Amino acid sequence: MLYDNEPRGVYFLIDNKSFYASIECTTRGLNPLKTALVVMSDQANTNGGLILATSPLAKQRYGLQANVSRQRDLPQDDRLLVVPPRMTLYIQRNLAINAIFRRFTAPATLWPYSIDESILDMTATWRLFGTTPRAAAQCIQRTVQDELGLYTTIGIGENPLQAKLALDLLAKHTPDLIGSLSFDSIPEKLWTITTLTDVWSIAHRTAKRLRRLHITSLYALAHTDPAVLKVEFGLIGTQLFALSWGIDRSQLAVRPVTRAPSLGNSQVLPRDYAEAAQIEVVIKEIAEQVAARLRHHRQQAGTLSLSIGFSYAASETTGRTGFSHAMRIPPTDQNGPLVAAALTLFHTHWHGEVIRNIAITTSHLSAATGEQLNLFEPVRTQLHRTDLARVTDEIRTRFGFTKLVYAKSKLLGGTAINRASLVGGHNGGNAYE
DNA sequence: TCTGGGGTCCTAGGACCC
DNA sequence: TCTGGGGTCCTAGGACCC
Repeated sequence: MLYDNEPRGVYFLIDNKSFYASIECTTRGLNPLKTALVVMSDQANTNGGLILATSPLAKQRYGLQANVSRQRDLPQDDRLLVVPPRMTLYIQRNLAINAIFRRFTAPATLWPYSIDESILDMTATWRLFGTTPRAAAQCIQRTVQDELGLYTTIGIGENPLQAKLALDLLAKHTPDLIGSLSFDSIPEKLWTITTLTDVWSIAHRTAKRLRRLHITSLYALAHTDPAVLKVEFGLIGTQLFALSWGIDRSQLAVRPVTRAPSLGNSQVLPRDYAEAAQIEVVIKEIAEQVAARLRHHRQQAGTLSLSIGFSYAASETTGRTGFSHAMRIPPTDQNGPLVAAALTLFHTHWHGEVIRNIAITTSHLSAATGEQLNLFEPVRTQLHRTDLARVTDEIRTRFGFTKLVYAKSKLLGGTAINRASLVGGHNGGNAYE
């Protein structure tokens, strides 16, 4: 029949409910489900606070939805705990959770997907932990809760895509925080979805283009001629069609190769910048930060890209939101050439616009050769902690090196010091701060 | 949504090569 | 040199994810 040739297995997509907020609760001896708490990043350029996470009770009691992201939207209430982020702690907890997951499936079939999500291929092992996949999922939930005090949400599917859709669309609305999707239940559970942007891989722009084709539900998507989708969306159209039928042929043990790895840093400036000299200072700082991270990872960059975002006013005046240009450079991890390349691009393409955003990204990365070895980096330590390193590498591969990097201490000068301890743009919660 | 930050992937069009 | 064809590589821009 229709799905006869599709691979079928038992996959879990596990995410941590209100991850950052829950960790902040547990470290305070509070129950994550019974505490109203938000994690708020308050750096100089967040204009008075960016909400990173909200506990379930805080959402419920104060009507805070996912789109509440600013401090100014928060109610003034002493019962609402507002705490700064500790990114380093969250990364440690992520590693601990994945260590638990490895008791339930083999390392090769565990794929850390983000700071708070992992995919497990449970096909070969679920029977060891319950009479049904759902019972096995509950076993994992209990283990994580007993050992770390955290609540997990689990999507179950016959392939990774179904597990992800089950998590996002179903699990979060069930009492036991488990949702499942199978080929059989696609019509009932998936095709009835009409809020397209709820679906993984469909955001505002894609939903709008689908609407133009009069596609306003997953049912309609599944019953559109794939050739039409192909013409409209290219490869993405084919993927959308497969998604609507719950089809995903990927295998966790066959890791996708990252085609073009990149490493970079960006920042929204705390205010508009109009003067070349001031902009140059920040460009230099960011380029040096990127260089430091390249060295930390023993990588050299063969391309440097500079992106400049204009202020809103300048965007309106010029009709452009900014620009982005790249140049090839001899592979390097040194401050000097990277700063020089960034400044060259800036002077070539900047014509006096007032700006608000700067990004420097390096690509065409290659392994730095032997003489670049940093004496202060314990290479052997990583080799010996293979299990930990494995997960670490996976997260880096998937999300970028930065998720597990603390770019502290070595950076020079000015405002860079303020940002040096940030992890993923937010407070790392490390001792030096 | 008047600006968080770090990533990956896709595509059209141009440069260049044989 | 008034217009070959096929291929690769690169870039800028767009879109999405967490």
